[in-house]
Amino acid sequence: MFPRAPFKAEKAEFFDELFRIHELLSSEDELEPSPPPLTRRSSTLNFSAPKHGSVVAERGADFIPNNRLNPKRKIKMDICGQNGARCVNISEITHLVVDKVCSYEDVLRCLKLDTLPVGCYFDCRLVRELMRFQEHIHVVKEDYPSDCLYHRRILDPKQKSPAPKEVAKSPLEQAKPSSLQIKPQKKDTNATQSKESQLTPPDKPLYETTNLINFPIPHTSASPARSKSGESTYFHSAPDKLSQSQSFNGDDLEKAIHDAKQMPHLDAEDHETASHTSNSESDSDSESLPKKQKSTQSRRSIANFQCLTANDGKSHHNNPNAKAIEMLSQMQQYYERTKDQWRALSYRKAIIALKNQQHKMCFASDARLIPGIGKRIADKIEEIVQTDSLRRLEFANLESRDTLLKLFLGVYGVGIVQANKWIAAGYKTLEDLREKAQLSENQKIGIEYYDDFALSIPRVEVERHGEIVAKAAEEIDTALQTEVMGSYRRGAETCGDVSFQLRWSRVYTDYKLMKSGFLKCALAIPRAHNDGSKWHGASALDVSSPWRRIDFLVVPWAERGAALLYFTGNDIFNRSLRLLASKKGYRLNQRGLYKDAVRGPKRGRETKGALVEGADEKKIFNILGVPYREPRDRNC
DNA sequence: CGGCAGCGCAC
DNA sequence: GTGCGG
DNA sequence: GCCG
Repeated sequence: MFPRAPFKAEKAEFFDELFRIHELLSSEDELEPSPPPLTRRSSTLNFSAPKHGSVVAERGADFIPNNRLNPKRKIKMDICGQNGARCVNISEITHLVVDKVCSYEDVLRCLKLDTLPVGCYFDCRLVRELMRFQEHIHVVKEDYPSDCLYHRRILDPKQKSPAPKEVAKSPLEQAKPSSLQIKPQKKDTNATQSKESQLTPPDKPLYETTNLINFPIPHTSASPARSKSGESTYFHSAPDKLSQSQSFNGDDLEKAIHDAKQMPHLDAEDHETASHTSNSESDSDSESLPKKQKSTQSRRSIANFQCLTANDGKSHHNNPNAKAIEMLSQMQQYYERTKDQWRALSYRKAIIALKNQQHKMCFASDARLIPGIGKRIADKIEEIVQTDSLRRLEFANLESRDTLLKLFLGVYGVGIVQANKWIAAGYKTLEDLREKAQLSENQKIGIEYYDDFALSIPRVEVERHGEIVAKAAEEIDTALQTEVMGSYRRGAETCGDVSFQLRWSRVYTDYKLMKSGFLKCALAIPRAHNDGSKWHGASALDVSSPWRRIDFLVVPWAERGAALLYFTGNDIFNRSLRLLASKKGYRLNQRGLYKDAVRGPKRGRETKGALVEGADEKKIFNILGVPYREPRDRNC
């Protein structure tokens, strides 16, 4: 990456260029420098072969992490570059620049070493090579280069300074002290001063908080280190143990086993190799479900179904991986609106898996053990933890095209295809669309009430909508039942829309509601009566209230259970359940659970199969061998 | 490498 | 049939 | 994106 994108260009250009490269290569590997692949990288940013008068002259350095994902680090690296740093051979390194947030253990883990930290992200061969020079290498904190610039001299890296974490005797202290010589003259102010000032406030006392990194000596193998956010960071000495305690939680296993028992014909690989461990799982949520013991099964074939794992969707607030979850979530949303849905699906699954972890994931090797997290996402998790940012996300955020997509996709009735067409046509704003684009009636409404529909709906207002609908339904037919579905039924405090199930309904029943003024418009109305149909539209409590998206789902009485299941969602939960059903020889849709659905050798099913259950939500769970889940635990 | 759920309505 | 939505 |  350095050779490709040398120190130049301001940030936006920098990322734009990289993004273009990305598009050309269509392979992110080429420009996902973070974390730098363990295998390649024979050279690294180094302060050597100085430009004339460079402050950091004649010194090699390496950053840990060695990338520019963190904007601050990028600036620092740029400054180093402007002051004479260049890519050199690994053996020429003389300084290691380490982020403050990196603990001693971090560095060791990066190095896969148990002794002196001398570098980061090198493969073993390179580390060994580097080790031969270790006595010549100084490990300094990230501020060191800028401090050197600030004082216009090479500071003594051994000068005392507070450790980034706990203060302890650094093994480096015994390293050779070679006090660095000073080259006072250079004044490369033009490019550095402004940036430098934000790195090292001029009024800061000389060098108190900088230079020599002071790592605590690792005592036990699993000594917790504190991250900058104050969360505890656990380092596990035994990855195998990690895989057992973290990649499975009790819920998963019990359900998988339960599942397997009820599903003998699924496959015969539920041989019991159950080893018991004590589960220290702590439900972050108060309203926890009964906890269970867990047993570990050597092999799982169905443990990946997310419908098997309770998730109330609230636990991420104090989740140790909150940062990673948040950023991966943005990646997911990015892919949802741009690239392909499957990539987004993978992110979603990975996020769910991450939410179920009780420990902070610090390294890709840890995260990789979690089912649903593969190499790519594991690397991104490490990148997030190490750099507090995700480079790929910065590409996305800087992409104006993505901004437009976000805008256009917010219009009801507009999807990726239409949005891309409009972008290709050069439309930039909703005004452009209104004036120039050919819009369907629904899209016109979507634009007109763009802001309204973008608002989330407080739960209390959803309740009020529910009361109005229930009252109207009662007036139509006392046997007509209504129930609020969607995220409301899952217990959400705010909802994106209001959706109802109207059961035992004949045709659609909005007459009264429409006449009352409660319903404002129709966006999609049933074409075929008498069977499951949907009514999409908008409603508002009164003239001053925002319009809300409202859906009615008209379901025959006999299908109410399957419909309840389906329209309660969420969609991930549904897809998981449907996938599970199909693996077991069933077919599940909003009308019911069917058995003996013959699926063609290729794709489609060839027979519908016989209806097994449609009226009772819980029975569908039972038949599928899935423990019932309260709606609020279906937030996948 | 292919699969990743399935369906109703608008156009 | 494709696009879109939930 | 991940998984088999």
